[in-house]
Amino acid sequence: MTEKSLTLQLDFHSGLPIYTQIVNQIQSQLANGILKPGDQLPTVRALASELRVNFNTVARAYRMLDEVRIISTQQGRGTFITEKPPPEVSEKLRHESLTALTHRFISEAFRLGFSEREVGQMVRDSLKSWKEANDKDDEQESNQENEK
Amino acid sequence: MTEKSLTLQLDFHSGLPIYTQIVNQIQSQLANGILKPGDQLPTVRALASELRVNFNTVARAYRMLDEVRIISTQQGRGTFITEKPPPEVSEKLRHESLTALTHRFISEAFRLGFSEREVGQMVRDSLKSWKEANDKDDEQESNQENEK
DNA sequence: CTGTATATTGTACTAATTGTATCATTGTAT
DNA sequence: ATACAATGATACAATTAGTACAATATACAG
Repeated sequence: MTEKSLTLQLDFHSGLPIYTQIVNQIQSQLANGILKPGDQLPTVRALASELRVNFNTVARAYRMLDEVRIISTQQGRGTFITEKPPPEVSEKLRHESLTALTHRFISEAFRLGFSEREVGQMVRDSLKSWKEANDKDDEQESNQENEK
Repeated sequence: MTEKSLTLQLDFHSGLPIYTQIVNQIQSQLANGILKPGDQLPTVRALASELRVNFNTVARAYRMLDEVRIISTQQGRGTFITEKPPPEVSEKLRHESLTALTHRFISEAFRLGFSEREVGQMVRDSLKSWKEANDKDDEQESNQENEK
């Protein structure tokens, strides 16, 4: 079984509960096609082991996603992305996932004591250099960053 | 976990409140590099037990430090030193930490398939709404803009 | 093919750890 | 004596972990 490794990056100091981070990131990955309808997610225990958290924390995240019909959890079988995410929800989800990601980023930056101006400037600069790098070599494909 | 033992010397006769002494000494240790950003502090109960004081006294000290964003307390999780660099730390370090943070954010956003334009727009919007929220009513009320 | 044992998977309930809120007690200055 | 600040006691809330269980799939004996 090709279980999605589901590369999630948790920040244990961010102040956001682990389960919220898991929910957000799975939503993001679905909204952007990294996860697709029908995909099987890792089992609660497998993902928990990978993330070094208790499997009930993952189960809680899965349950939240299940409640909004984004995934379908089936006892004894596994957890799957729902087949038909309502199309109008899809774009909304995508937008929300970027909102959540950005929110996390800005919140963290402010927590670190940076000003609005500094953050805005840094984002502009970074986006610009990123774009330049991508112009020469447009390969979104191999953008799977590896972690240990 | 490597909980900092956080050797604090309390003077019960000094006339300074315990919580003030705790606040001062944690600030000192942070300024001297004994405590570093990201470090987890002892729990209110653990430190209280070690210092032989009530845990609410420690909680009070932690709350004061939290209000000035020196530490970040999270119910159910613990207490951590913020990444906020002390004023005497070089501007270079400060810049580097924002660069790294932004880099991670943008990298993640692109990995999720968002475009440069989407990311830029979302950051602008978020910064704007954040500013507005802070302008009209900072519910923290304790907006210490006075640096010490 | 069928029935049963076993493993795998999610669920439910509970416990433990952490910080928060509120009020009571104590000590001291006026 | 009164007022107020410091500290302590108690109850609560949020997060995560532990344990037992139910549903399903799989392997295998017959």
